[in-house]
Amino acid sequence: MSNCKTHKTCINEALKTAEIICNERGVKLTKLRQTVLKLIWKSHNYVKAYDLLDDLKKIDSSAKPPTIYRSLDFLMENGFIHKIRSLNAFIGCTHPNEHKECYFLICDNCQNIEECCSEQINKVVTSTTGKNHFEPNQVTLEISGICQDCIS
Amino acid sequence: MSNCKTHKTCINEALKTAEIICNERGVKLTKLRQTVLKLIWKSHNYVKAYDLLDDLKKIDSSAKPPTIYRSLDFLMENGFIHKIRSLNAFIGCTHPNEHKECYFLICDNCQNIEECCSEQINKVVTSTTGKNHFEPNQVTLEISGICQDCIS
DNA sequence: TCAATTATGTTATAATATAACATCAATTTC
DNA sequence: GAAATTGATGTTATATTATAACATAATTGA
Ligand SMILES: [Zn+2]
Ligand SMILES: [Zn+2]
Ligand SMILES: [Zn+2]
Ligand SMILES: [Zn+2]
Repeated sequence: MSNCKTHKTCINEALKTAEIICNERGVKLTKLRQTVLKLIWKSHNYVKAYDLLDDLKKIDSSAKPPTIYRSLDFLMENGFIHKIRSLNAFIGCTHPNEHKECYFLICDNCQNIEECCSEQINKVVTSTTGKNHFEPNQVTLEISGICQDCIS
Repeated sequence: MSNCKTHKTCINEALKTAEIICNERGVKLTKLRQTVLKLIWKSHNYVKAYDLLDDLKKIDSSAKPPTIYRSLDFLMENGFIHKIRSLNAFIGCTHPNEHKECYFLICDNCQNIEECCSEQINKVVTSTTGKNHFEPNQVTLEISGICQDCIS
């Protein structure tokens, strides 16, 4: 669970970081993409594409599914957000700069998602895929269960 | 990649195992569920729900989406098949009796999926979730990349 | 036997995602 | 700076994946 005091800071950080990374990479964080990223970061929770679309429509009533999916694709490609496959949902990346193989702890009770990194998990994945002579590209690790706050 | 000689044996094994487990648990592997499991096992590859539905329609033309999804739900609940979340697809479990937290190696090139188990991965997942005071329930670990046969 | 439970049938629709083509804007090339 | 190229967005339509809701049938079990 996130205990941010002024969540506006989280949003601004996310946008600023994305801006910097985009500049480095020579890709464009257009107005639309900024808006979508901002909407995703409206909370620390995951969001569903069509809820996002509804939000976007409040700003630009002409928005349509491709509008949102294209922005989501861009933001994913650049590591600013992640897709949670077990929920068909999207969430802002908490550390786009140093993100490697991360995993997600998804609470079945409060729906909170924690993005974690573990050098250990990285190593084990690498070593076990190595044993299988498999060259990993993308690792999806999602663990659902009950989070700290919901265990009582 | 699977190198079965007589794939009919794989299918029969899967059905027999499911039968035994169902008897143990007092749940019913009905004719329909058997048929769906058989269709899933028509190959060692993953199958998409609607492709499965098309196959089923050849046998029972009145089959509809709920027909297939209910059977899929049953087969998943009982661990006879797995859902591959990154592909929205389904695949037969190669070891429903001893299946624990397994992971899937998905080849981006030949589409083959290998179901693997690793005591090591289990341990790491347990230990890292433990550090987060998170009680895991379901672990989804899917690794896409290039398999042994496709690395050249 | 009849009530409860479980499985299947059936219709409709919800939810998620992409294809295809048009237009517009920014960048590069000449 | 006009023309060409590329990248982004607009727009329409449709594909794909999945479930809700209610009806009927089959099974169980008291
Ligand atoms: Zn915050
Ligand atoms: Zn991340
Ligand atoms: Zn086989
Ligand atoms: Zn399995």
